[in-house]
Amino acid sequence: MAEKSAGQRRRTRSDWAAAALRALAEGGVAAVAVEPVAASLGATKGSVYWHFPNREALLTAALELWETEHTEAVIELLEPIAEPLAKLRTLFSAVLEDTDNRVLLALLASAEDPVVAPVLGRVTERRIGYLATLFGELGWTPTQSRRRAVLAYAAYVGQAQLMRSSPKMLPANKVGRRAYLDDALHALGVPPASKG
Amino acid sequence: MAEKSAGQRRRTRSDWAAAALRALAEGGVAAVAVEPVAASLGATKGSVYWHFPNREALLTAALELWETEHTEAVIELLEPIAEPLAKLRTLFSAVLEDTDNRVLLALLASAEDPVVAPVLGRVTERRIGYLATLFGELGWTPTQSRRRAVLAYAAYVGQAQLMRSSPKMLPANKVGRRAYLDDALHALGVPPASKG
DNA sequence: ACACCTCCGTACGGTCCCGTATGGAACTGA
DNA sequence: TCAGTTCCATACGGGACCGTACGGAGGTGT
Repeated sequence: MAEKSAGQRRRTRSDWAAAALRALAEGGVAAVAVEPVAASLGATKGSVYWHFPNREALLTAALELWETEHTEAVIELLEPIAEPLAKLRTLFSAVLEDTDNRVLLALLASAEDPVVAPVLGRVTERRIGYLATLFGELGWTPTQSRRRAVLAYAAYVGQAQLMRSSPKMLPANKVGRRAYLDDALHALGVPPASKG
Repeated sequence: MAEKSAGQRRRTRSDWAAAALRALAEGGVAAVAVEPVAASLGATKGSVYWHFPNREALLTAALELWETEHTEAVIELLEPIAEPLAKLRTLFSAVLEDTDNRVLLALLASAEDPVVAPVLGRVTERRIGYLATLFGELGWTPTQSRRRAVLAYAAYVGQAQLMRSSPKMLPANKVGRRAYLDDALHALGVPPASKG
């Protein structure tokens, strides 16, 4: 067995960005600290400070990585789906199932951070804009679509928070989640999917 | 002019709890640190450590203060209103106007913190429960009321997040907020208020 | 084999915070 | 007024992290 994370000889900038993103997901922005991240790769600060001028640059690299690979992931997930209605359904069900929100929650927790703020702003804007186009394809006026999109994304974000802080408030089993999802989509003006 | 925050001679435990809560609102859980809070009252650590055994106790005191005075505030705000519909409207409009969410956002940002978690859990549970009763009074079944309450609170929380991270996404003027609020309430199954 | 550049470990000083120890000021009551 | 209690400032040691300095090991080309 070749050594993987430990004992590795040389690391690239991408390795550090990935490690920083991992730390971000697990411990929040504060966990993206030079020494702990270095230790997570079995290295020391000397290595980090060769690839990055300072801690902020390391954090920025992690955020860039997340922003790009995450938008790609969403596109790849929804692109093959034709119906905007099915897209919305898939999108919303992801919140109830997925655990990917870790990074998003970490960023929301540090929304004031000057390094985080612009990234969070761009992602939020992009997502709401995308939701608005979906609602537009469903026949809503631009103004209505916009409002629905903001409301839907607010519910999305709040949902992610509740999953972490008060999971007991949410439906536990699959049937309950399905019913909750149907109800939420219906409330937002999206009729339930025809069974089949 | 009598000295107020500076030059004060003796502080009580309540003074420290209030100062800690202030720090929590302004800088998050991390800002509830012994030395900075002491400095905010023109004192030193020595005083803090006389009233509290450690930092955690100071944070707990701040959270207790918030939990009690905040639930009182909500009760005082909604108690005089008779109609459950008007209560909901008042409740939701508070998010779009108020800036009180600072503490809530700080707590959500540190939801994993073992000191924060139980407080956040209790408050969340209480609020959703209260929302559910309101929806119940509007004629929804218990199951539907529960789902609507969770959805409404998720939207509430997400809304608070958006106000901080992406205020540009939300309606800026009063008219826009009113329209957005109407739309949101309507989506949740609450008909718009009759004008007058 | 040699110099060279890339990458990294170690050591150091600095900041901010926690928590403890201790002496002394400020108030209290008799 | 004076002893006792309450409250607080100062000083100290420890830990986590940042950033810098520097030397040395690892690869690379010739």
